[in-house]
Amino acid sequence: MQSLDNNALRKAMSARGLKVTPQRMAIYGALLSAGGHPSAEEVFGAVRRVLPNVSFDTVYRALLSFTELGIISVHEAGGKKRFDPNLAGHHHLHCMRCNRITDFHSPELDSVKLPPQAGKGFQVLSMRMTVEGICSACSAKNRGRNGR
Amino acid sequence: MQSLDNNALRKAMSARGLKVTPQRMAIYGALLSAGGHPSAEEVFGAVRRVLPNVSFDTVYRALLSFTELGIISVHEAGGKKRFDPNLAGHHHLHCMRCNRITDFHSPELDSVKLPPQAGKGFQVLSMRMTVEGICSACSAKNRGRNGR
DNA sequence: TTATTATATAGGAATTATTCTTATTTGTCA
DNA sequence: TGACAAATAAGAATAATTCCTATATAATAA
Ligand SMILES: [Mn+2]
Ligand SMILES: [Mn+2]
Ligand SMILES: [Zn+2]
Ligand SMILES: [Zn+2]
Repeated sequence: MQSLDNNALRKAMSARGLKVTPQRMAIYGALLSAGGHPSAEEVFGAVRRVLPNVSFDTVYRALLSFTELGIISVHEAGGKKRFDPNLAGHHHLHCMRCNRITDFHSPELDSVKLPPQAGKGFQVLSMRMTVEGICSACSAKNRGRNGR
Repeated sequence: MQSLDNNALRKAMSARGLKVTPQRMAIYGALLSAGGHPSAEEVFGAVRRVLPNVSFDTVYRALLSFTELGIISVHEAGGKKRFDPNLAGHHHLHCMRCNRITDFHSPELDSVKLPPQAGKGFQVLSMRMTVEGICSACSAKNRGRNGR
C-alpha cells in the first residue's frame, strides 16, 4: 500500500499553506494504523489513543483537508464517508450487507480509456471501479439460516 | 435509457410479494420523469405534483424497495443517495464540485473481467466505473474568477 | 527570540439525511 | 365480501456532518 512518510506529509501540507499540527500528523498516522477503509468515527477512535483530547470535528476536518490535497481518497458507503490512504491506483469490492470495502488491483482496468465523447470537457481526477455484491463472510451467514 | 413499463413494474413488485400501490406506481413514474440521478427529496417533489399527500417516508422507502428488487440502482454522492432508473449497463462521471452525475457507456469497460483472486467468494451484483472530476460547467465558473 | 497574525482547535450546538414509531388505511387472496 | 399482512401519513428520533465561537498555536518576520 502506497502512502506518505512523515516528511512527505509535512511537505504536502505546507506546500498548500496548511499548518503542520500535531493533530494532523496524528490523524494521518491513525488513518494508516486503522487499516482498511475506516469511517471518521473509527479514525477518531484511533487518534484518541494518541491524542486523548482531539475533537471529532478536528479529525473530520483534517480528513476532508487531506482529501482536498489529494493525499487520501474518500468513498461514500452505507451512508457515511470512508477514508482511504492508499495512493496506489486500485479498485474496490463493496459488500452491500456489511459495507466492508476491499481493495483489488487490475492493470486491465487501469489501462481502459474513456470513450472520447464521454468526458467532453470533464476534467478527470480519478477513475475507479466499484464492484458491488455480497462478501464471502456475509454469504456464509445466510447459508446457515436461509439456504443459498 | 432502459426502464420498466407499468406492466413490468407491477409484475416486478408482485413477483416479490410487494403490494402494487398507487404511491409506488407514481414514485417510479416520478423517478423517470425527474431525469438524471435525483435525490429522494427531488423524487418527492416530483411525486407530490401527482399525489399531493404522499409522505416523504413513503417515497424514501419505495426507492429503497425498488433498489432491493434490482429495478433501480443507488449511488451515494455528496452525502446523499441518488437514484437511477436506468437498467442498461453503464458508468458515471461524478463532478466533485456540483455533484452532478452523468452517464456514459463503454463496451470496453463492460467486457473487463475481474482478476480471479479479487473476488474470492465475493458474489458480484454489479460493476460500475465512477469517474471523479470537475464538470465543464464547474470549470467554466472558475475560469472567470481564478484563472485556470 | 519575540511579536504578529492568520489558521487551527475544542467543545458543543445546529443542520441534514435517513430511519423509526404509531395509528390508520388498503391491496391481496380466499 | 372479509380477514389480515403490508403499506401509508405524520411526525419524532437518530446518525452523520457541518457550523459557531472563544481560545490556542504554527508560521513568519523583525
Ligand atoms: Mn482502497
Ligand atoms: Mn446512471
Ligand atoms: Zn459483507
Ligand atoms: Zn460540476
